[in-house]
Amino acid sequence: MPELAEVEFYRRQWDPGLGQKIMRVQIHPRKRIFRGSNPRAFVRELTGSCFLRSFAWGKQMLFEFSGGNWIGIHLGMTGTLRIEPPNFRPEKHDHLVLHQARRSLVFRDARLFGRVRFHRGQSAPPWWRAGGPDIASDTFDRKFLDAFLRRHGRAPVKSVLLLQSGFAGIGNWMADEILWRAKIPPLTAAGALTAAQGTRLFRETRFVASESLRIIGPNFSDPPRDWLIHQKWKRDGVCPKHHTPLRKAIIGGRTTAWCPRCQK
DNA sequence: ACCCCTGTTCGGCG
DNA sequence: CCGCCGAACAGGGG
Repeated sequence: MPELAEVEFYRRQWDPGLGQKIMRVQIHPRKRIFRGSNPRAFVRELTGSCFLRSFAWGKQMLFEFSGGNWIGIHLGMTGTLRIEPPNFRPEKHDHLVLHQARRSLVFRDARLFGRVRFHRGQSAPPWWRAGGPDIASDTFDRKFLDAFLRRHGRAPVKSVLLLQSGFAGIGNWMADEILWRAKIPPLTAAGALTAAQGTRLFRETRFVASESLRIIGPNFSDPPRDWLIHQKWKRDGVCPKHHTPLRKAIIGGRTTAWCPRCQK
């Protein structure tokens, strides 16, 4: 489910708990969601600490607590964050619950493709910001984009849009939205894009990232009706521009929809 | 019952 | 060694 904008939305869900103490922590410690961490030891440290700040970066989130305690969360395909009452009892897929005096902060993930990582230290963990540059930042510029496309020049551009080392936070629906707006066929080799296509890819990547953050981030509002996302999952989806039937194929292992008239 | 899935990682292969 | 691709992970929904 979650890409850049949805991740930002879920990060904000825990905001009501900022500045408040963690009274009790409940986990399902054996779940693979905690792979690579020692959750039981961390729970001892976290209990009694204060929830200080949170950050989002691509599809990654980082939550900072007093005493040098940090939690990194990746939502995978089906992860969500939400608030529940203080005495909330976790259900089957609620793998991490931070109880505060007035509410509980809950992480749920049915499919367990997500990941929760713990870190102790004075600064953010080394794995934080290990991915590509923030698309909104100056580091994500034409030079970076062109070099990245060249480096993965033989792969279909659709597959390259899904690489988090270059397009942090872009997932399947945003990738198709970007390529549709940039008028680029998804099977085009990344190294074979024309200069004009490169220019449009850069512009529309920035546009889709910033617009979806603005629309979805605060309250999960729907993107405008003329965005491709509303058509791409339909069996008989059509191009929002002129109602040409969309084409579908598996590219880079993922369902891809595009308009054969706009994107050629 | 069967097929689908907004993600990442790993092993095989060229 | 690099990079590409398919499979695997696991469960719910159509």
